[in-house]
Amino acid sequence: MDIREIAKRAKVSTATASRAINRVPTVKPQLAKRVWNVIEELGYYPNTQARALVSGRSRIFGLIISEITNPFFPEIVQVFERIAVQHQYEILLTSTGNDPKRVETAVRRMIERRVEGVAVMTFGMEEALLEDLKLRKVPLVFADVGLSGPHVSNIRIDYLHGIRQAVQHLAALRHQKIGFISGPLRLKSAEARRQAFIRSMEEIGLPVDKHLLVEGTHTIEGGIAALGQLLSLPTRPTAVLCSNDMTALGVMRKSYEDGINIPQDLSVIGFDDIHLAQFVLPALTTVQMSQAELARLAFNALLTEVQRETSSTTGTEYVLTTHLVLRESTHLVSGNTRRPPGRKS
Amino acid sequence: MDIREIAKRAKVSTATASRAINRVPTVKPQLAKRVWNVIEELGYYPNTQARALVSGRSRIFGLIISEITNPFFPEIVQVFERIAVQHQYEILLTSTGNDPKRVETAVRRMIERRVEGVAVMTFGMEEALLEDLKLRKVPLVFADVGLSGPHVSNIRIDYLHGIRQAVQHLAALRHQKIGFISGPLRLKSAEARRQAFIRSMEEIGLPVDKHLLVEGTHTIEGGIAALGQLLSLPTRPTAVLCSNDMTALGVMRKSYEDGINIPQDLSVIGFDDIHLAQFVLPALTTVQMSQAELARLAFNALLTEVQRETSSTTGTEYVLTTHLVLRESTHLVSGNTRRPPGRKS
DNA sequence: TTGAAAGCGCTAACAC
DNA sequence: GTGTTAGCGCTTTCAA
Repeated sequence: MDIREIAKRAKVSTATASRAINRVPTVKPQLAKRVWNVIEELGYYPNTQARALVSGRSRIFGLIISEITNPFFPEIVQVFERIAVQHQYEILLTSTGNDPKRVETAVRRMIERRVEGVAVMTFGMEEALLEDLKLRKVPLVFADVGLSGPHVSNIRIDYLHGIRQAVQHLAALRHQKIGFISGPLRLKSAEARRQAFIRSMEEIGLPVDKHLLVEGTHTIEGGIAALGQLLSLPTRPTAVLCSNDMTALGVMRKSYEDGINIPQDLSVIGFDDIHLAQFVLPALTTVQMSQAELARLAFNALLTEVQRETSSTTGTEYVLTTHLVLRESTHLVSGNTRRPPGRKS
Repeated sequence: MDIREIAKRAKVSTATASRAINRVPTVKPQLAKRVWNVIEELGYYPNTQARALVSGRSRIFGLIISEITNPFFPEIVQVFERIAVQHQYEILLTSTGNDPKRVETAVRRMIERRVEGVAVMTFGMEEALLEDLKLRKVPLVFADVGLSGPHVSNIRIDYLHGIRQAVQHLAALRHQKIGFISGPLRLKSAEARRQAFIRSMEEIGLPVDKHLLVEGTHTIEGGIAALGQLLSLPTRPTAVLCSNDMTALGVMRKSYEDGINIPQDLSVIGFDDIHLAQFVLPALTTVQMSQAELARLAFNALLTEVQRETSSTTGTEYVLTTHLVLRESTHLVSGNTRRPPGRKS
């Protein structure tokens, strides 16, 4: 069953059938009605591949994320997908697991499917692998600054804002020995968060002890290992700031195993504010980076670029800010059992 | 740049170019080589829409899941996607949020894109909405029994096995008043788990108190609310079995808020065994239903159906079993502080 | 073994 | 307003 069949039964030309289907206003309502009736009757659905082929528009956006099993990303996927569907777009999703090989494969798949744009939510990893897309003038949007040039947008993330709040919160609770568990440092975002931490410490005159800066993997397992390192130090930190929430969960787990109470013995702050953060025990104080907002910005960046008439000289820059969300995982520096002020519940 | 361009530059016909690209063995190696050289040189990628149009095969599978923000599903998506890519398939993903409207939309999108098969991982929700796909003879595979008929496979899940183990484990720890927090009962899977619980209790002569059977939502929030109900009862349960791990996390959270210690005051068992389960505090004893295995079975069911020469009379039935994984969230019934036996770690 | 050409289902330019 | 028709990029007969 194809559009010719519809046209024949509605006693119109295929052109008119096509126009009716696409709601071109010049079609006489009466004819359009006839076409739609036949469509209903036969349960006809236009073939998207044929449409894409002739129109040169696939109505597919690529979405590249780091790791779908990290709860940070599903929320992005969900919002992105929802908006996409509203705009009659489909998503070609790839979870790379930070594996360059999978990025390469993804790029090939996306070019083959002729995606109209790609959102790159890998937070500063191997952007060079995407040159092939850029060459083909496929609109691109990066979380946390990737490539630049025409058709390439960037969502700059203001890490400093939230991390500064976190550090100052800990300082207010009299913490001096504050550890930082970064993500894998080859991620630009991980490095940027680390720098924001260092700068925030220096701003308020707190010493930054190199030994308290350890590298994690943005996973629970990495958090466990990293806290292990920190605990083996001659002078343990009294508070730990983590580069993402999964790391913080690892820290909480390791603390539990070692009989360290959070927050009494150790204050912990995460980063991301995944949905789960409010439900762990104790609820995790963390720096929020809105997944929904990020997804929205990314989608709109792509849509804007696709709809742009004049070829853009250079991509747009968007900004997403971060801020501290107080919960239960921080406390006045050890020994004092009073509840700290400013807690939300 | 298209296949004609390639053919021209390689000084062959488009037919030969096409054959070379598709590695048809009858092409003289010399010519094939020439074609591939040109392809390399120009960075040519075949247009999938055109291929799909002419071959009638989209190389897309649909994947319908309940809720991507429930950690159970990302693992399915990950494994499914990985296998799909290995077979040159793409995924058209929909997270329905258990909203029938979104299922309808998804079905339309999938038909329009001419998916070659659909894996339905919504665990017994609104299968009727998929009739349209069945009518079109699109191969279907259901987790936990959906429709039946030609081209329709089902992955039956042996809930009883794991749930019986869970109940017997609790009974061995002297629990008698065991609560059960189900999922939303319009899900067939939720109802099936509930029945498995009831049967397991009856098998060993334990009374099933209707008041201890409460309905949740398969979310943390639902677990919190459900435990709230259970705690308001005149006789509280000493153990709670949950229909999924998210519910169990809610139970743990609510217990924490109310000063109830897990497992000393209350034993908790989950269902699913999401990756996170081993890292919560205490680590969650749960019934495992392998997400990776489920994804594999589903993909293979679809692939088998697509590759089948003879039109199948009726779909295949697969079975996925479940079993208990012991961790830290259960304990001898209250008062006794000895560690229960049989614990792993 | 290779090439010419038809045609997958649709849209859009052009003619009426 | 509506119809005729070319052609999107590819695969696949069929003929050579």
